[in-house]
Amino acid sequence: MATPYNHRAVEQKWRKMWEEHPINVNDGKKEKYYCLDMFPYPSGNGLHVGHWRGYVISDVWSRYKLMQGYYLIHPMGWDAFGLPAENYAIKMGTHPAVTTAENVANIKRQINEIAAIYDWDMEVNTTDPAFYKWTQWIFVQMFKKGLAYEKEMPINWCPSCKTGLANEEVVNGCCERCGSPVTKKNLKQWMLRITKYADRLLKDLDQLDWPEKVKKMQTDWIGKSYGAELDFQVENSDKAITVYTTRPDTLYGATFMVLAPEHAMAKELATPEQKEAVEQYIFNASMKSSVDRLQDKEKTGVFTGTYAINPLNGAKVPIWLSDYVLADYGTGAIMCVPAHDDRDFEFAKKFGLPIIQVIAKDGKEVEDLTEAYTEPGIMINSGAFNGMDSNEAKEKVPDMLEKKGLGKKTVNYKLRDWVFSRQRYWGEPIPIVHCPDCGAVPVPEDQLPLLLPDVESYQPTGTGESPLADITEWVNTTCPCCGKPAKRETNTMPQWAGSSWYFLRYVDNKNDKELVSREKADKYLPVDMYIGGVEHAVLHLLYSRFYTKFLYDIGVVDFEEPFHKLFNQGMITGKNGIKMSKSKGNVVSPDDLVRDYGCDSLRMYELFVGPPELDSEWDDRGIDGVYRFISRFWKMVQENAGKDVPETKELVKLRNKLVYDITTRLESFSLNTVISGFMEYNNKLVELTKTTGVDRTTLMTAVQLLAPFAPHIAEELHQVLGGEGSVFAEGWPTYDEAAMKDDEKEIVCQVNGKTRTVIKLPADVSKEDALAAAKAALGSKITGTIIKEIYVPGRIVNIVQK
RNA sequence: GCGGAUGUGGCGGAAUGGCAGACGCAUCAGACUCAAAAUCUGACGGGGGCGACCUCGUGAGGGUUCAAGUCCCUCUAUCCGCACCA
Repeated sequence: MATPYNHRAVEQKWRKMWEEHPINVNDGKKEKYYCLDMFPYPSGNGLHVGHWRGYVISDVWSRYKLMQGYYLIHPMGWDAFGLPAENYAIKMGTHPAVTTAENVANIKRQINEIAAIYDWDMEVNTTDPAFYKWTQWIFVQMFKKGLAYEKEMPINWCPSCKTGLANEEVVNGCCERCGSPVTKKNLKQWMLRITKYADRLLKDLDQLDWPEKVKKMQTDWIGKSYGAELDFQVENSDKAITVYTTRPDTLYGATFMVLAPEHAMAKELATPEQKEAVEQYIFNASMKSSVDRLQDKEKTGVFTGTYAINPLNGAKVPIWLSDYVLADYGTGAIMCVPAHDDRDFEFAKKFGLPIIQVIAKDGKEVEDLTEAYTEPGIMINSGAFNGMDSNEAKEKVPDMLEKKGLGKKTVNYKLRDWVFSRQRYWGEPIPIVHCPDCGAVPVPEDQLPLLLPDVESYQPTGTGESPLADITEWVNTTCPCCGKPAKRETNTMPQWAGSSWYFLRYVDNKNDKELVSREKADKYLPVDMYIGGVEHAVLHLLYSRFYTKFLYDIGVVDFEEPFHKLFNQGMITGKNGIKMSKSKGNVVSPDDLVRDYGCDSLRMYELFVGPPELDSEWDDRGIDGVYRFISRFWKMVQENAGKDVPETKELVKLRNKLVYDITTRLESFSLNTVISGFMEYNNKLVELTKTTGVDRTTLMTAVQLLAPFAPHIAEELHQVLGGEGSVFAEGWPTYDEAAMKDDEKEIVCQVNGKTRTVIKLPADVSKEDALAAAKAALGSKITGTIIKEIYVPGRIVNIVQK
């Protein structure tokens, strides 16, 4: 008599077994497969069922790869520096080092509940000095190559987090972490020259097996555009203003130009009469937050009183200032062609500036344009260019100006250099010493890691200085270059610093000589499959690509892209699609579900809730269905186990179909239908148990297929069936297409596309016989003259009648 | 404004152009039970018919096709991303 399924006993037994006999063993002969999870930051809230899903998906995929015979690399670590950890510590009134350690311990316990086969020998923690030694080392290398540089400029500033932010960390004008509106602050910052890699970051997207959505987001973020820089001489001056435009073909239509209020020449262009208004405008613009600037779509501006000369036709155009022109894109100045640009049109209408059409709309000039015409077309009102296609003029105009030294073709990117300094405590100290004589000098590599000093007060100061600035005994040092007194850099690195390269370190995490040995890097890297949420599409994933390309350039690794394939799992939400959060009170903890239903059931239910790439609403009740399936499968195997049922043709067919269905669904990442597939086949096997029974090979195969999804019960049933060792050593079952073939097929018989009956015919029936059989079966249902007969072998007969 | 995704029973969802609603949840009925739970069996989109059956039905409207949830066009709703980048 079969014992009923007891998840607690089964799961405890196998956890212990796996601890004693690990199932992932590198025999050196196997090909590697690196399956990576986006490592978590150890927040105080612990994991909810949504976090579980990502880890379950990656574990299922990892175990599948393991069974296929790969040597699996499946590590886990902690992204423990940065704002979330520090803000939590401040809230709790405890040192971030303490809370971080506690949170790591708690989340590690929760992750262990998943029974994922992480190799904890590979564990990394970004706050470990042995790890951040190399985070600092990379910075020093970038400094040496001129990729890390200091610059004083107005940067994005979060008044709540009291730190500067990178462009990527500002979402709709608000702080990506806390949601506060971002302001500007003039600060001397360390910057990383990611723009130098813009073209490679763009081009290499082609070779990645990533969701198109993410590639598109990165493409847009890099924002490459082709255009020209043109020089407008300032009237009565020897100075010129360079503008950037993507439409040099419309140059004859330029009736005014606009500079960003922050433009270096903005103040000096003001005539005495306009001086007050100009300075007022510049001041007002400087007070606007990013949110205001985004929301105030109504154009504002001020005339400087000064004119510039159109380099092509010598026309005099007024120079205006307006905050719709961005200071840090292009040259911070534009030529305005109101007839062919929506924004310029709006500005011209508001301030009564002339509008000259230079590209024909519908082949002609339009009286009184009511909106800008932004399409290409035939040039008009453009002197020698009249009649030319505007796309051709796009090339010709800058070429012509280049000969006169007044312009050139150029490309521009939306991507900005990466603001890398944070005025916060909980991060890697930037390993730089400021010497009055030698300038910025990197900390010598043999003195790395530069340890983050312990402090009493780690709260952000809000002054633009890091809390480290108060520790005089740490700040005051000597110059590594000349030995004279010098001061340490007090800013820290952003959270992204560690996460930009952590995946390289896992495979050689104890190496104190190198970031990663070249031998291990060549053997185990890069990542084959990366699984995580889509929220990092332009943050972590762009930064990591940049770091990897840099490390390639300096010979640390031999590949340019870190993540070959990327999978973004959808979010698990609460009722009505509301994001799970503590404040909403809709967080579902996996802990109780594991206790009541077991790890195997929760793992399968996490996949069963819906397609893995889409968001899914969590509903606790559904887990009963998965639990019932597991119990029925358990019972079915137990009932057949001792019977020694002989193998029949039907059983062989069923087994091969099962392997085929599960494998193809798994390969296409349709994990929810893998689970429903198991249920479907189990229903069939339960039926067979009542009659012929199920043979041992089929049972064994089903158990093996189930193993990546429900590893505990699979191990137990594998043992029940007399299997030796671990089920994971059995390999992934294969199927034989020939054995799957049906002798008989169900043929749907339709009249005029409507199903009237279904008949069974031999699989190899001829078209004539099939049609004859169908017509006989349809009989009196065919009432008119037959005008067409369709036969799709093995599927359908359709009789078309008048 | 631009770009992307999604829209199928009471619910989650399934369907290489070929029987729409697999699988599961919930619900209802029955069996077992003193009873309940668990388990098992059956029903379960709408309308019609005593009935084998007929008919409508995949956000809306057109189209292609012998055949459309699926392909094409035009809308619409929801969600996400970007958003004055010249």
